[in-house]
Formats: sequence, C-alpha cells, structure tokens
Amino acid sequence: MTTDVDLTAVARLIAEPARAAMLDALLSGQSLAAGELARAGGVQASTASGHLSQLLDGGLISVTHSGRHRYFRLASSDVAHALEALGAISPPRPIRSLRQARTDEAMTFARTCYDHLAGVVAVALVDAFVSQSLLTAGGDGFTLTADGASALADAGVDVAGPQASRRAFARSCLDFTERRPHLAGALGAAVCEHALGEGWFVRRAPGHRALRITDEGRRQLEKRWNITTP
Amino acid sequence: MTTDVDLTAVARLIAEPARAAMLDALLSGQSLAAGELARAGGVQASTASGHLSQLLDGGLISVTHSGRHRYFRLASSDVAHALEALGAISPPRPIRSLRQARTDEAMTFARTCYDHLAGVVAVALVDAFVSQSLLTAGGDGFTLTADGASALADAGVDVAGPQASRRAFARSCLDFTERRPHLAGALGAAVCEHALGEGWFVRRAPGHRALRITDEGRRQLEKRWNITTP
DNA sequence: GGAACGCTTCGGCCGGGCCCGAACTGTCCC
DNA sequence: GGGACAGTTCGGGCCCGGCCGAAGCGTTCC
Repeated sequence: MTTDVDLTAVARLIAEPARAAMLDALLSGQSLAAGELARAGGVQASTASGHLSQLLDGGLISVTHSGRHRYFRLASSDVAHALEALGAISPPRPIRSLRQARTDEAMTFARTCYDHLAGVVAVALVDAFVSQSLLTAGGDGFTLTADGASALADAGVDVAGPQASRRAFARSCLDFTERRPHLAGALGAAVCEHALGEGWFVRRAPGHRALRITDEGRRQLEKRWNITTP
Repeated sequence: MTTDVDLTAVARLIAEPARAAMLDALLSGQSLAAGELARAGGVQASTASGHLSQLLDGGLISVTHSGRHRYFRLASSDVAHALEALGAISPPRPIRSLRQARTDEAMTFARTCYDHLAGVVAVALVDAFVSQSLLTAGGDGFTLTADGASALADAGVDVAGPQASRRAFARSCLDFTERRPHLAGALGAAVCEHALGEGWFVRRAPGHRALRITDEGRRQLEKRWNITTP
C-alpha cells in the first residue's frame, strides 16, 4: 500500500472552471451525455470532449456508450465525497441573480449528493430513523435494526439488494449545508432511488442537483415517519 | 446559507506542485516557518512567499508572527479533511527510491493527520478503546464513557480541556491507508499531544508526517490498552 | 552601529494549457 | 443512400501563472 499520492493530478482537473461545472452537474448522481456536459461547462463540444478525456484519464468519471451518445457519471462515491469535502472549504460564489438565489435556497432544502439524498430533508429523515430506532448510529456509519429493516421494506425501499451488495451498507456523510450527517452508502442510495421513483421528489432541472418535494412526498414523509416539512 | 461554492478556487491552490508539497508538510499538524516550507516545496524563498500569500488568501492556512519568522499552519481540520479526501482518489506517485519506500512504509504504520494520530496504530488504538468500552461509537463520531474519561485521565491525557472547548469532541476520521475510522476531534488531538509529549512517538523528520514508535511507546500501549505492535 | 538573517516585492522570462472553428468518424432516421 | 446529429481530432492563437534574481524592509545578534 502506498501513501505517497499525487494530489496535484486530481486538483488540477477540478481547478478548471468548465471541468468543475461538469463535475458539479455529475454530483446530481445522474449519467449525462457529452453534449449536456458541454452546456453545463459553458464550452463548445470540442473543448468539452478534451475535458472529458482528461477526467476519464484521471479516474474521476466513467463512461458508457449508447449508440451515438456517450454517457458519463462520477467514477465512485469516493469522488463525490472528495468533491463535497472540497466544497466545505470553498468560498461561496457571489449570488448574481434572483434565479440563482432560488436554486440556492432549493438546494439547502433537498438535493441529491451523488446517489443519495442531502439537505434539510435528508438530515430530518436520518434523525427520524434514529429517534424511531430504525437505525442506530455506529462509529463508521449506521446499523439497520430489525424494526428498521421491516419498516423500510414496508415503505417499499429495497433493503435486500443493498444488504447483498459488497458496497458499504449505511455510511454517514457530512451534509455540507446542514453540517450534520445524512444517510449514504448502499442503503442511502436505495432510499433515494425509492423516493425519486415514487415521485416523492422531482428534479428541478435535468443535470442539476436540486430537488423539489411533491405533495405526495410531504404526505408520505408525514404519514410514515412523522416528518413535517415547511 | 449558500450552497453554490467555487470549487476551482481551492482546487487551483492545491493543483500547483510546490503548494501541494507545502500543504502536505503542514498536514503533519506542525507550524512551519516560511523557509522550511520553501524547502518542502522545492522553490526559492521568493517563490514560496508568493505561494504562501495565495494559500492565506484562499483560507487554507493561517499564520502567526514570531520575531523575524512567520509560522504557518493549516487553517482548520476541515482543510485537513478535504486534503485527505482528495488523497483517497489521487493516483500513487511512483516510488523512486529506497528512502521513499521506507518513509512510505513508516507512514502506514503511524503518522499524524493534522493534529491527531493516523495509521495502523491509530486504528488499533480506537479499536481497543471501543472494545474496552472507553469509547462508544455514535453516528457522527464517538462518545467517551465514564470509564473512558477516568482511564484516559489516568494515562495522563487532558480530557477536561477538550470537554470544555467548543470544538467537536470525538469525531471519527477515515484513515486513508487503513480505510477504517480513527479518532479525531478535540479528544483525538489531546491523545496525540500526550503521545508525542510523553515520547511514545517521535517524528521521523521535522515537517514530515511519519512517526516512529519508541520502546517506551510500545510498553505503554501494551500495558495500558493491551495493544501489541509489530 | 554593522552584519547576518528571514521574508517580501518587483520585473522579466517562459511554458503549459484553454479556447475555438473546421474537418472527420460514426450512428440514426427517412 | 442522403442528411441530420453526437462526438472527436487537429491546428493556431492567446493568456495566465510559475520561476528566478536583485533589491528592499524589519529583526536579531554581537
């Protein structure tokens, strides 16, 4: 095992505004096509193509081919984690427009963090799970109780899949707006997938992280876990 | 609260080899003078001076004056955390020398991670604390038990200071060589300070993170917490 | 006071890397 | 097959930012 790593290789990739914007779009957890990422980065397709090869070479993203499209996604949750950690010490970008202020506000309420939920709602959710003894907090993350397994399965969340997978089951991830932990790992991804799949939340814009809670979402959160949302 | 942060500002600072080397040296947790950091970065004093102003402006480091010296340190544990997270997804630097291989091996065994201990020893220590019920694992970190408080105070660790401070008391921090948590936060810092102060570990080189365990250190770890070291 | 020392500021040099448009490859649809 | 579309490759222009040495400022020591 080697400890002497080259920080500059990855940092250089993130340091370029167009690439950073692309990575930010991919932090939504979605797979996005090269053209969408070019738009996200504010550059021409040819320029974007060069950036995407660099991100691939650097191991930050992965690609799948589909016809004449190429879809990119973050390579791993480690990448998402590093981007979030960097975000925690980055200066805020000055707010230039009303539109931006609105998105900003929406982001603090609910967003995706790679493949799981983040924001006020995600923290409230994990708090409810813990206080209702569905999850117990452990050093490296959380443990699902027997009650929790049946309650989540009851709600329709796929619990068996994550349990069978080799991926870390229920990690904690520091929410960088709330500065408190929310649920990540395979279980966090399953919860997010279910919440989006059932239409509890919808994306405000494709390729963007911000989510809007639906009326159905409010109802379900209140009914199932007694969470009231503003 | 704003969520729209400028990742490029911080990433740009880390992306430059000389600055990255300086930050790496500061990850040892020590305060280092401008001249030492110039040497760490492999640049002339004048160049280093420019880099250090940039790191200050970017909020990554802080400075204290002392006569004709200026001592720099990382600005916060958040910075250390971001650097570690970035390290987790960075490519290994090819090992070029025997000397480097030795330092590398030493690093995996024991090193400082900002202001607390990391490596095999740090993970073993936290495991022992938990299995001996001195610490219990919680979602966002650890909780010190009554037994733990007296046992650590007994060993000479300053427990009261951290408890009184406003800083997070006992966080968990992912050890990037062991991929398991070790003890951070104010208590982690106190443990590290005590271990170095008592001569249980010594630095292999000033301004470097690697530690060497002393005979006294081995004896104490075995006697107090039944930890045997290779 | 003078010399040594730590650090910063300034000017000039230089290279890496981002950007775009144009041309090319491969896929899909009619 | 032809045209539209997604993406890549290549060449040329440009600018940002790192590097050093020399000079300047403040501190320390004799």
